[in-house]
Amino acid sequence: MKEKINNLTIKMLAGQLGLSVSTVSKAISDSHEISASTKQRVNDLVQKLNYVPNPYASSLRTRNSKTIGVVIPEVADSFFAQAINGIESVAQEKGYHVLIYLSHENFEKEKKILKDFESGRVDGVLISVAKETTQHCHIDALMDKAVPIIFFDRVMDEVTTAKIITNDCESARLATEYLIKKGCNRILFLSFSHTLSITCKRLAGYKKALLDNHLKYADNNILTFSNDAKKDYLLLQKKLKSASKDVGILASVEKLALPIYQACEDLQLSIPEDVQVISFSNSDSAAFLHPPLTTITQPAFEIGKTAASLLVKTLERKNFELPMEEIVIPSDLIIRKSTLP
Amino acid sequence: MKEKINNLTIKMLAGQLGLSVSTVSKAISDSHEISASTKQRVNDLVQKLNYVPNPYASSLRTRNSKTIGVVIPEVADSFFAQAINGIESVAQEKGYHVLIYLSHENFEKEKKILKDFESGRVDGVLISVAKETTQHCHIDALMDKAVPIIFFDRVMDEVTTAKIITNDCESARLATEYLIKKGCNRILFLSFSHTLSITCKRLAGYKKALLDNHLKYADNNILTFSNDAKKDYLLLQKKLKSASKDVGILASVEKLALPIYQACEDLQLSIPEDVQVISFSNSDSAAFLHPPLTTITQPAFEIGKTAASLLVKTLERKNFELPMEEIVIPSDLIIRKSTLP
DNA sequence: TCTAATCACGAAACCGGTTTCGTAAATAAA
DNA sequence: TTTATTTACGAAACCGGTTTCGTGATTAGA
Repeated sequence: MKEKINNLTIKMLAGQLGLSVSTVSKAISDSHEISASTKQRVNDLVQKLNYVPNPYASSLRTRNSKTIGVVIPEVADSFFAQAINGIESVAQEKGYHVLIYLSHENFEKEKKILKDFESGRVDGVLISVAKETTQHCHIDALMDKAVPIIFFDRVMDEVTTAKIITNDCESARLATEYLIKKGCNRILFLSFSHTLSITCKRLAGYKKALLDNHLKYADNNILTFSNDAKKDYLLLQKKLKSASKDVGILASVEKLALPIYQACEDLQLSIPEDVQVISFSNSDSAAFLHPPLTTITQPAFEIGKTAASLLVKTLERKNFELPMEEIVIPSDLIIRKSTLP
Repeated sequence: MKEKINNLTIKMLAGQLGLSVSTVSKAISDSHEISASTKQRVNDLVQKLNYVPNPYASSLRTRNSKTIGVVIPEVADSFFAQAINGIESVAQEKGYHVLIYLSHENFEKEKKILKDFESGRVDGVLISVAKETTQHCHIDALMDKAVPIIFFDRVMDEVTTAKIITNDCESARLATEYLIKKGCNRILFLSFSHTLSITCKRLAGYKKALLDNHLKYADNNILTFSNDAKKDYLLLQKKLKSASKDVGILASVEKLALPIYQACEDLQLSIPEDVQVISFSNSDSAAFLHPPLTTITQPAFEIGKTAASLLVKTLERKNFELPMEEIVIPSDLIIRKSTLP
């Protein structure tokens, strides 16, 4: 391997220019203390020698890293992929760097990640909490160290900080009502967590729609998926088998949609004649499923972008207080053919 | 906002313990110079006070950051999402941090990103180059600074370094041959770049299959998509309209598949009776499209994992030379119903 | 018993920037 | 003309760890 070359430092620049280190430093950061001509000389040499300052030396002294930490449960989900895109767009524009961490829905991993952030590695944090996360001690600890942390999508109500979310409750209510209007008299709600903010709110919306439309809520219409795909699938199949006609399904997250299609195919149930389906989903391919899937599509890119913008704004302004409330960006119900016309 | 608290430093620990800074530092890093009892005392206090060392101070001195930079064209593609997953799995296990950057297929952005890496921000780089990238000066510059850089998926043949790829040529050949065997006498090849390694190799495989099976290669069977989705779509539609029977399509990347379905729907062409389709794709929903899409599925997670493992190995071992050859992990042809039985 | 290692630790330099503070020269104000 | 500012720059401290080197005390070897 090549030798690690003794890197170009500001000291060497100063030597070549016959200036002091401090002058060069100030010239590079365009300080008003430095004359235009000196700045010119310095920048010419910077260009010529292709000088790139060491960010860690700078971070050490200034106590900020121009880096934001992003913690998400997984990346192979259209929502998070698009959210990252939004985050990155802001970061690139504002000169920030993005450290990404996956919690894999695991609380201990999430804790470990946030613990590391206490080191000052990042200036601020954007997080969508893991499924397993029910406590917030790790988040409090980080906030105690004055690291701004913003929730997006999956929030914790108990923590007082900015939250960028979509209208989970309302859009679930709307979707449920849509199914009811289309003739469903029994609607299954597919969840994968009892505790996650998004699934709770979506469930609340579902319940509200039932109530508004004088339908009875029944616990056995709620299917909570585990991590055991096979077991979950069998449970779903069993429910569908036993269901009478006019069944509707509302899937509260993207990954629960495909098993429904699978089960209907295996049971020779037709969508939407036998079973009508709506799913929360940001996948492009929803429109090309068989039949095209009616979805509640979240503004994932916008959510990521808004969260990142707010964080950067907080970091840039000296006395900018994080607004401690929720920003709600609404989702769209996109009607396709998995529901009746 | 909360005051930035004067963080706990190694100096304060030393003060409380009546030890020197160097002793504490060595104790924490489990140096053999320090007695077991002292180590115990130090670590007890570290636990008690919840001390987290400043990574930037450490990086500055040791000249490594335990951070790897990942540069990809986009994230909203199943392949890259899965690859990130693979990369992250290694990083988490080995205690590395992952900085992520999107080139958005743009050469200038990619250059800027790599330029920043010359600062020592990352210990090594994993990159899948942008569509626009045809030169490699930016990569050479980085390698000159002794920053190990590994290509994955989209490589540059002209650069001598490790490359983790799949068998693009062979799997395209296989897919094309499959279409021929199923009766296609005209096969469209959908590309989106003339220069990208993957599209070139896939095109080569396509050509080879034609040759092997005594079919003529024709330039007008190659559709190269631009970024103008509308224009591309019209072009595709036009080709499909003018095509005779027994047409096959090989889409060289995931995102080209859905427009095919759209076009066939709009033209009332039936898949696979009128048009048979195979696409390179890692999307889970391929199996649920209408009809289910026959795909060439790449080992995306494995590619990411392998690339990251190799990089970490290079970084950990003192004199580990990056093996300068290609590691090929084969793709799978998954037969579904967009091709005839 | 005397010398040679070994052990356990501390002082201080160091990594490469940033920032504070001091100062000589130039300019403005009185 | 004298004093007060402003300008343009440099010396040195500083950020918080790591590493080198030196040293007294203890142990091993002869």
